[in-house]
Amino acid sequence: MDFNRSSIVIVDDHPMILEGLKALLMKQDRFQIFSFTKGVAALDFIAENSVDIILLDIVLNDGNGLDFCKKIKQKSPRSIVLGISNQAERSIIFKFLENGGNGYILKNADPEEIISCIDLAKQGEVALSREVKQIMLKPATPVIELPRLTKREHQILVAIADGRTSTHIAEKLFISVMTVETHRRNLMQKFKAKNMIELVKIAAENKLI
Amino acid sequence: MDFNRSSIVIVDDHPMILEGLKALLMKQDRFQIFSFTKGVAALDFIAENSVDIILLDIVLNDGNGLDFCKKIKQKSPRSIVLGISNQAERSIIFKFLENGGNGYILKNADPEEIISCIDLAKQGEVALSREVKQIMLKPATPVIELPRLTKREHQILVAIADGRTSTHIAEKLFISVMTVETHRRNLMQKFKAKNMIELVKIAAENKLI
DNA sequence: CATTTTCTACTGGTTTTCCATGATTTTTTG
DNA sequence: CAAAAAATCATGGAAAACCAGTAGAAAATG
Repeated sequence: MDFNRSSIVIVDDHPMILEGLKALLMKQDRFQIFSFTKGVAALDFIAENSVDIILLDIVLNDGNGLDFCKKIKQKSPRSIVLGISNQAERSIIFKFLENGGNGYILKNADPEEIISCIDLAKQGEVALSREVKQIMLKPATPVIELPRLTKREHQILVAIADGRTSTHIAEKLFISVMTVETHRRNLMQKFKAKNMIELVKIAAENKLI
Repeated sequence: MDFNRSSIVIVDDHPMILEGLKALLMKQDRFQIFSFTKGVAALDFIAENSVDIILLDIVLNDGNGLDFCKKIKQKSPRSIVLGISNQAERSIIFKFLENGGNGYILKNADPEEIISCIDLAKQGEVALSREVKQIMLKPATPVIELPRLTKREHQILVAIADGRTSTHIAEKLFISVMTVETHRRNLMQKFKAKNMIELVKIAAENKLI
């Protein structure tokens, strides 16, 4: 292993991106690069050969980067792990850092950004690409805590979302219309929705139905 | 322009992928490559310099590849346009081909696949990467033809989905309640929905709101 | 500028949802 | 088995949605 240059492991199952990253970093001539398309293969390599930096794709077909990051950090806590992904989701970024990631870069980042992130990380800082920073700062996540639905509630919600009326649902389920309406109201309260329409929108967006 | 080698234009706003593609194709030593991160810049270039093949990213920040493809084909119908994207959505693939695209490649394709697609396309065939073919064959997608909404209809639909009543919407938009209700009815007819709840579900699932 | 599309508005109904609150029975679970 | 959670039913009234058909004004488009 070359001690003048930083050793970098790239893990990405998109050959195109792998090539791109390699090409970008090669230009610098200060990195020694090892690339992998499989997470497990990279993990094995890292276990045997200590490397300085690991660029880890979040979406891998043999597992996900979040878990890999955790495993890498368990085996060699000193190595620096940077997440690389198209995934611009806040929650994923945080989860990655929570799992010990030293930084996160979006795939649309500029070459300079990527290099500077690597350098930052090497200096022991948290390295985030510009857009990632933006995402992290964004409107204090208006995450609506999704309420838990009971079986019956879910069943009724699905029927309502299919356009059925309370009367119809009551008949189908052999219960009183009143009961269905009670469920409706409970659902609305749980979701803090103004009416069933808004509720169904939220539910649909969150794939609850 | 070099006549021994095929000229290729790559349009992609991800520098990493641009580099990757370039690196991959360079290896072949039979392509002359021009790359762009902006769709319009590429369009200008193509208008002035006829090229053999255009590799076009579908998601671009200054427009979308679908439209660019159509424009390119209008200006120079003989040039070969291949879509390149992460987007694995059936509908988008078809729309791209409908717009004159000569092929479609997913970004996770292997280098050989990419090269062979380019060669195929040059021979006048429709070039699809393995995974794209799979997607196209897939379970005759139970696609519900989504109706086109007018601006006003969309605006009102969004408001309704947010739980607003017709009265409220009418006030906000300075129109009569009757008008809002007419839009409601038109919307329901267009979607063939039993009521607004069902409609909002469909709209939400299809990211129309 | 003529045609098509969209936006607007109306009448007069019927049906359905939504509200506030309370209460009993059934099921789940520690 | 006891406590908690879920499912059931009820009253009665106000608000909103839905139905069907018509039609003029405004805007977009070829």
